[in-house]
Amino acid sequence: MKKNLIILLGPTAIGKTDLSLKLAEQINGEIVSCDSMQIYKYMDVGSAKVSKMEQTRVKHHLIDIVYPDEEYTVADYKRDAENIINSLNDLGKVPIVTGGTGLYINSLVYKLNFTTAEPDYQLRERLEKMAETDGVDKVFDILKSIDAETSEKLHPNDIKRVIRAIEIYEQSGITMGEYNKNFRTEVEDYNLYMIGLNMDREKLYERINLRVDLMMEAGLLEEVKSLIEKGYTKDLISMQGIGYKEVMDYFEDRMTLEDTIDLVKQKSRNYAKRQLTWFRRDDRINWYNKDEFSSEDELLEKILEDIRKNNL
RNA sequence: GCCCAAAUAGCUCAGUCGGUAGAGCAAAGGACUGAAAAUCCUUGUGUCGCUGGUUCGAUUCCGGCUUUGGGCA
Repeated sequence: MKKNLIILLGPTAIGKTDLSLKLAEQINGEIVSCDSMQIYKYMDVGSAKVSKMEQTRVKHHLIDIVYPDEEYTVADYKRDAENIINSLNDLGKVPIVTGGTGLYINSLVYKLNFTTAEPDYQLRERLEKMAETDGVDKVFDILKSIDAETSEKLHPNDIKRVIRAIEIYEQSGITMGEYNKNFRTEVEDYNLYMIGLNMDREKLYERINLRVDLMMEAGLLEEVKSLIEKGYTKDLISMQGIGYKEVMDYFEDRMTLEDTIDLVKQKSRNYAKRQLTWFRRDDRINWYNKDEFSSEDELLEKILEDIRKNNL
């Protein structure tokens, strides 16, 4: 028998958290977070993490699982999330994967293979240095010589992917094309229902701007300050999160507070747009436009009805 | 009230020795397999303030008006 899996996705600030709590309470579910920033401890305000209070209403997974200086990759996420999805099904609970990190979602709903080519940070550093001193074309030429097919799909400036393609070949002896041959093969293990939330772009942007203001009130500056005091530095992956790197620049006197806030808003809007571009590709997603519902409860009712139709 | 300067894309500005215009940023669209809130690609956006004049032709030259900024009173 197939396992049940609900995925609730959408751009940042659309209201996934609120809906996920109500949905979980209605269908005996637990929430599996799908967010590359909420995995970090101490990063609560800037990542818009569910509060401790909300977590007592519904059990949450994959939140606060690593320290900000620890490595955590998609491969880790796939492994951890699948374990949780399986055990929830065994307990008769419905896993509700909730979040906006597209790559993490894809790791669950497409047959992605993360078994053979581990990251090689020394290689990455060496190639990054080469790109800096000799130019990106130099690195791109290496890729061309070992994997011409992949090089045609990548732009020389997309240095992270160019380096990763070289890394895959160095680690596994196979090319990225071969490695990714199941790129868009859909998984069949689940009785799957994908919920996508959307709304008028202008309104979404207003919500994003408002949320950034609320984050400031909730103490984003203090949160970043305490991260700095704990010794976490700007070069960490966790500190590349929107809101964190900008506030760190502010503390280094590179920007006024007003400009910092505006920039955080803008980066968040840009992010929301990228998320929508990503999600548009998956035609399994059932889209719900929040503008078409007069209340959150009406939206919830409709979703519950659709879920029942799909035998979940 | 007088004198000077400015007015061009959503914003900041460049430019046309007279042939209806372009940069950066913003925005929109796209890509995405072990950093993904990361990284990268593509593309426009115009009554050139309004109004007369000169001219084959004015956003460009001349006059008037309006608004904004600065100076003098």
